[in-house]
Amino acid sequence: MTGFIIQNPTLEQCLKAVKMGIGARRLLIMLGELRVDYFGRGSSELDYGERLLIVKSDGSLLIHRPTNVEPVNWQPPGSLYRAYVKRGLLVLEAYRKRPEERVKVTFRRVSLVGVYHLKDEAEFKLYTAEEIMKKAFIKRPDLVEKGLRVVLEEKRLRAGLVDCFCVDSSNRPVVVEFKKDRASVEAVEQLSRYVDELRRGNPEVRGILVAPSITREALERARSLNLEYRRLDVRSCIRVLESIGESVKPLEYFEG
Amino acid sequence: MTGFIIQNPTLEQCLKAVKMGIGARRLLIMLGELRVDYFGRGSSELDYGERLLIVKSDGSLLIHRPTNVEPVNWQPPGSLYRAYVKRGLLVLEAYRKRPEERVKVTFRRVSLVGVYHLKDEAEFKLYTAEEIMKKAFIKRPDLVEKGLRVVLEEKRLRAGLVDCFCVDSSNRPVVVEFKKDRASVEAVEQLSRYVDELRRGNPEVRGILVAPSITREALERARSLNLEYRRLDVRSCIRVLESIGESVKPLEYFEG
DNA sequence: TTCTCAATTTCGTGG
DNA sequence: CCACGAAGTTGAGAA
Repeated sequence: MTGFIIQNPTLEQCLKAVKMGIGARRLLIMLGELRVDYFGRGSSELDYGERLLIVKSDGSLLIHRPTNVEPVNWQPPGSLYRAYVKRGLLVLEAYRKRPEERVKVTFRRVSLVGVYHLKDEAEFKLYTAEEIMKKAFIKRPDLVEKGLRVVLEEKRLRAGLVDCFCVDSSNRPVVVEFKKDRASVEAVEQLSRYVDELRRGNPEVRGILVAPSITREALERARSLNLEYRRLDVRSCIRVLESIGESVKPLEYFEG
Repeated sequence: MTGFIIQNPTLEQCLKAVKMGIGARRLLIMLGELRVDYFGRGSSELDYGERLLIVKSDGSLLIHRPTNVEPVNWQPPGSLYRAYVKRGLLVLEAYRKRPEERVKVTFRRVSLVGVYHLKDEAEFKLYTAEEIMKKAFIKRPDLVEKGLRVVLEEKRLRAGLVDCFCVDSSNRPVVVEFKKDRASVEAVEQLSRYVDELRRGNPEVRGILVAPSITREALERARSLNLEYRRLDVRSCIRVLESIGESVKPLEYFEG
């Protein structure tokens, strides 16, 4: 990792570092007192305050306040930049075309500016909860219902992509939809759209919503739409997969 | 803004700064070569690479790679921390209960550690595209249909919050729902839930989905549910509001 | 490019 | 604390 950092830089030092850092596609970090104006898909305004600004090597812009995971303002990769000094203020503009959007950052004071070149080639591996549930269900359909048989691991309908298409012990088609969290009315509606489409061809089609829990409203709506609910949580699925020797998480995790 | 920064710190300096920074609810910034393991709602693994780590004063954790707006790993506000040195490696663990989640960061090298106290009291003001559309519609309902009259700017139903409740020139009730982007099947379903609820009391109730465009499937579903669609885009709304002297964006914006 | 859906979504608001 | 819906959602994958 190569780079440099300047504490309490002059405006000129700062402007130079910013232009160099962004131009050379480095990571730019700035701490200072700044305001932000945004206009594009929406429109926002944020008066002066002390914040952290980051420009990444792909042109992403992030402005972080002292709290929250989400940046208060941002600009996606590929944004174009313009930096200048005007009336004693350092201005950084990030521009994006399609959709047309602009973020303008005005610094009243800069406490820190840093430019670094990061090397990061590692591959990010993620297992989502729904993947885990589905994987376990495919191995052991009886987790949801005895006699169930998986026909298709996914099925594309006009209404969307069905999680699992099965038949039950009486040969009735069954659409299975997984939710890792408590199932909401939205989830029931989604399953309903799939089942509706298939019931036009065969009114016998069943729909099962599989989730660790379900809201009262969602259960009511499911009943009125003749859909079913089965309880299943991610933790049980992990146990099942581990018991049959399937890896579901990075090994050697939290040994300490 | 008060704080300090250490370049190429020793492990001990680093550990001390980390504990102090997080303990005192400051902003902690670290640049170094690190790996990340996560387990909770999902599960992820990321081998060593050069990245930026941030812990905010509310306990949020962010780990950023050199590209993308989104952090590769994170932990929400209120997380609890544990830091220690083990076999020459600096480890930082962020823990969250409910849902139970852990992020473990292992540093092989630290190039920079900084601790700062930021003061940021400003209020963030955001105008969303839907707000702009609704505002324009309330001023000029004929943007959607001649003779329409707004009765309630919002109306709470069991099914949710209706954008606008109106009556048409024949005194039929009309539910209006705005979407800033191309309207999807989801949007139609949402409007359908509102209208269904009201049609139980009065089968004459109309539902109009207002959006810049609509998908083929959504339009079909709207027709089959006896709902209507009217084209309206945000840009026209902004023009309308500006023409009647309503502010829709921060003033003095991008004067240069 | 456009569309469709998932996300460790996050975030706010109302009950 | 739970439920629900919006977001400048972002991001990936398929048509």
